[in-house]
Amino acid sequence: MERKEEEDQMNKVEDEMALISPFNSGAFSQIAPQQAEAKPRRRRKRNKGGENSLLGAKKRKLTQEQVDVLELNFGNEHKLESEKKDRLACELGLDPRQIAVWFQNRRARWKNKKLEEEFSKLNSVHDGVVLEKCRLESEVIKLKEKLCEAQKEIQQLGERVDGLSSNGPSLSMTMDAAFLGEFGDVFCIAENSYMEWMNLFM
DNA sequence: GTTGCACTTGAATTACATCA
DNA sequence: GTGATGTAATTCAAGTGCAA
Repeated sequence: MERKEEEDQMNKVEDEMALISPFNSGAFSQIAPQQAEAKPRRRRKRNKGGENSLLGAKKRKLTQEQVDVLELNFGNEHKLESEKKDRLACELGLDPRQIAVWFQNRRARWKNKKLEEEFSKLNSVHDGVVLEKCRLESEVIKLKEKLCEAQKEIQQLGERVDGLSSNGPSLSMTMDAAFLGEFGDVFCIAENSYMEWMNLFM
């Protein structure tokens, strides 16, 4: 019961606050100390319409002028010194706490926007990397096919040379050993030694 | 004790759907 | 087709708790 009365009192104060114009700094200075003494802070009661609902809406939202000035200041500096905050509050007819809250929320929005931008940048980099990976993979497949064909060809040539002369070491075996590796370097070694053998026998 | 930040709440606004 | 009504989604000021 006592608690109920306390809450009603708070709501009454809040309703009174709601009727004060944002630019009416004189009226605000009368109310502000009451607000400062009200501890702990209470959540606003849900307004279920009625004659004050529209007025409440007008009060709650900062005017375009106020927002413009705040934006201008935010453009210069993302954090406010307490002196500047007070000056701004006075200039706009708002509670310094409202200025602080606005800057806090604005910083949060700015941070979110930055994160979104960063995300979309990383996303496009990622897409590029995926594309490049696909390209490289298909290149690897093509090279493997080429290597396989070359391997077969060398094998056939080696067999032919082995058939012609049984004196030297087996060329085909040398080639096989050289082809234990997978790619170009190995292929070059094999090809070079093959040419050397050919020169010997020519 | 103060301030900033992340998270949350509640009121207002907007966008859209449904119905008479 | 249109205005009234309901409602989900979004926006924004403010509350809360915690850390520095």
